[in-house]
Amino acid sequence: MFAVQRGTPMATQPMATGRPATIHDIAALCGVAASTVSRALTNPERVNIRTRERIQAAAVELNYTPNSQAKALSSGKTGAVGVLVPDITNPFYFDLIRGTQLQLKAAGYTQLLVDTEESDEVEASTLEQLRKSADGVIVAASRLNDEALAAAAARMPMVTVNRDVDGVPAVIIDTPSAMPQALDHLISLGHTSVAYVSGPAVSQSSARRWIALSEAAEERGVDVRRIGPFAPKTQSGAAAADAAVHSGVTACIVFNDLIAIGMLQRLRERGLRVPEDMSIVGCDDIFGADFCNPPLTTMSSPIEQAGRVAVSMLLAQLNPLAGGGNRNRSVMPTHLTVRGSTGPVPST
Amino acid sequence: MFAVQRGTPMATQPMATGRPATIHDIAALCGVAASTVSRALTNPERVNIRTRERIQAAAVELNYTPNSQAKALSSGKTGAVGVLVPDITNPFYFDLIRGTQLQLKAAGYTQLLVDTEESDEVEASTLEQLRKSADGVIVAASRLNDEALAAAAARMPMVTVNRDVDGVPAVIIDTPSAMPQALDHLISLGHTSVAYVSGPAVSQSSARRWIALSEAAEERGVDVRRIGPFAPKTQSGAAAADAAVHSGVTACIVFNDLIAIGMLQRLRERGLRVPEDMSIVGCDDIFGADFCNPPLTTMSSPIEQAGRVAVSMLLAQLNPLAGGGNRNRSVMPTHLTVRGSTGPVPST
DNA sequence: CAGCGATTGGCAATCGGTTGTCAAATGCGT
DNA sequence: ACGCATTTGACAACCGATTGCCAATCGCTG
Repeated sequence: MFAVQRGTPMATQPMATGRPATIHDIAALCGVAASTVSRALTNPERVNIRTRERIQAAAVELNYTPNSQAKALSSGKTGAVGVLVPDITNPFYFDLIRGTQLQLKAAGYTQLLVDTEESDEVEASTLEQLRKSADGVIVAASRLNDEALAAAAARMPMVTVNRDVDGVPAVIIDTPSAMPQALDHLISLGHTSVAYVSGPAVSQSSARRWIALSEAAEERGVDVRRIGPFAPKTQSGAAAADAAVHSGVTACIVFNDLIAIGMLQRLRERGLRVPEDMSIVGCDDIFGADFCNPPLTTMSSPIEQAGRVAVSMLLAQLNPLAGGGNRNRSVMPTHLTVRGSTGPVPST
Repeated sequence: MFAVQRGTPMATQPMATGRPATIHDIAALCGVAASTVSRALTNPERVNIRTRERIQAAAVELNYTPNSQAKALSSGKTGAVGVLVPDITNPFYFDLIRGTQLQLKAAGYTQLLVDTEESDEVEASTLEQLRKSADGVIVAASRLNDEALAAAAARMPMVTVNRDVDGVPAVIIDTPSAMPQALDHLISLGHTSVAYVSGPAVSQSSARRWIALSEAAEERGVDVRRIGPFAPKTQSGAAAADAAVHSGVTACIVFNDLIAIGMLQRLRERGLRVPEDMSIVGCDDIFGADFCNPPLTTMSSPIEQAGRVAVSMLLAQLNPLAGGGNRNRSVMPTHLTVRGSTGPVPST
């Protein structure tokens, strides 16, 4: 009598069966119960090694992949992590997304990417929805107020990026600490009248940058005024540039590179030269900052790394077993990268 | 005796209960069976209007959201769509991703974004995994061969972007058709010796662009040679620029803007002026093409729109009910955008 | 008022796993 | 060789929703 042949050409090249294999198929093939199959695959040491190996071989043979939905239902773990960004077209988040994507995939998680469209309502409802369909979330530049964010974090594992709220683990890209550096750079070029071009009013990042800058300015006795707010888009750069010119400053430190690049374009349109007539310092060092015209002096941030760290911190929350210090706050260093958009103060 | 009070302050501001509400909670609150609740919410006309309204009110009150995992398990539909891109850091895909994200969200679907790292193996295994966890996939610039792609498409609803395989619905960004335009533009500037800087060898887009260009060149009696292949990254631009200079051409049509921008940088480093010494035409019109130095002449593509169309085509597959023509091929028009990187041929 | 049909509610099976519980089988020591 | 302890397989409940099927109810008509 012929036993079921294993390792035949057909078996080594399992054709696309109509329906993906389940543990029941494996169980039938091995003559054991489905639960045994489940155990053998998830808790191998609790099953006889010979049975286990038979089951594992059968799983390979049938090209078995666990159904993540079913797994999620019974185990309560979805194997997915939500990543919320305010604006998916902002290049800043590209790098962040890549960082999270890489690290999540390495850990066997799926990334659920959501663009919250700069809206706190979309953000809140997404968070609520994700509560069931994801094991945790990474929230970049949240537009939620502190209470709402803390409340959401209490309901599901969360790591924020660039948002500091008590009790919520966070990755902070420490651009503020580079502000004095940027200011000193401008001072060393002779500038004494500087503007801070601020970002969205609800952006905590923008607020923190302004505070750091104005403190540094006070210490050094330099005049720094604040203009804005401006939306973090290149299109906003036109208005920002006009406002900066009108304010009479000789240099600007800009909330982010997107606005800064927009300013560069506008200043050029208006026949003003950068840096001869106006120096510009951006923030973030996004894609494009190195090849715009002129190349942008900016605060370089390890954005992709920040994404990776955020994932690590989230995974540490999800699997507390991995011994040791669950940091709940991680500060990423930044530094000034001087390129062509800053120069000596106009001699006029 | 007091009935359960509805509409009390507590009810209008449902506090975060430990566990999200299920249909059973609603059923208990309304004194009906869980299945009735299910029907009332998914198939309202099959339930008494009074009961239905009670149930709907209770659902609102309990802040009920259906558990997507459970829904997926029993209905077989996950409400998720996978989006596969070869390289998430390529700005080209940003726009595509934004397009898919917007359209998917509008249709109530969740986007599963995966970076396949330019690897056919990662792509294949992701596709297999997605078979169970997504209702369909959108595959951009697939690295799979035609058979593998067709086989995968046979197993689950799929739409490709920039990849034409028999039987697989596709959105094609018709950059090739703009190639003659680009060439005529260069010819009108006096160029007679042009190079095509090609992309990855496995890229069908690059191959199609080259074919269109060489045909147009032949018709016009212009010399067009091909150099490359180069990886679609700005870093590759240096080698591409050197190769172009060495080949002695006066103008380049480049596989994509990323490489083109890298070439711009390299040429500048080498002291060559664009467009005075060399004209450059890119493809795609990605973020950055308008503000690099000089601004890049390029073939503008409706990338975000392509993403939206891809989603529409996929949804049409998923819900065939919506009457009418299921196009299985959609061609997006492109056009030449002339900026500063092209100019008259050197007078030498 | 009875009988009929149409409507509506509820039970239970099902999706594909996980996991607690129990019984069977094995191994060990004495 | 016996008894106890331990290992290991099988059964069944459960996660949260969907859905086929049957029963109960309703309203209408004759």
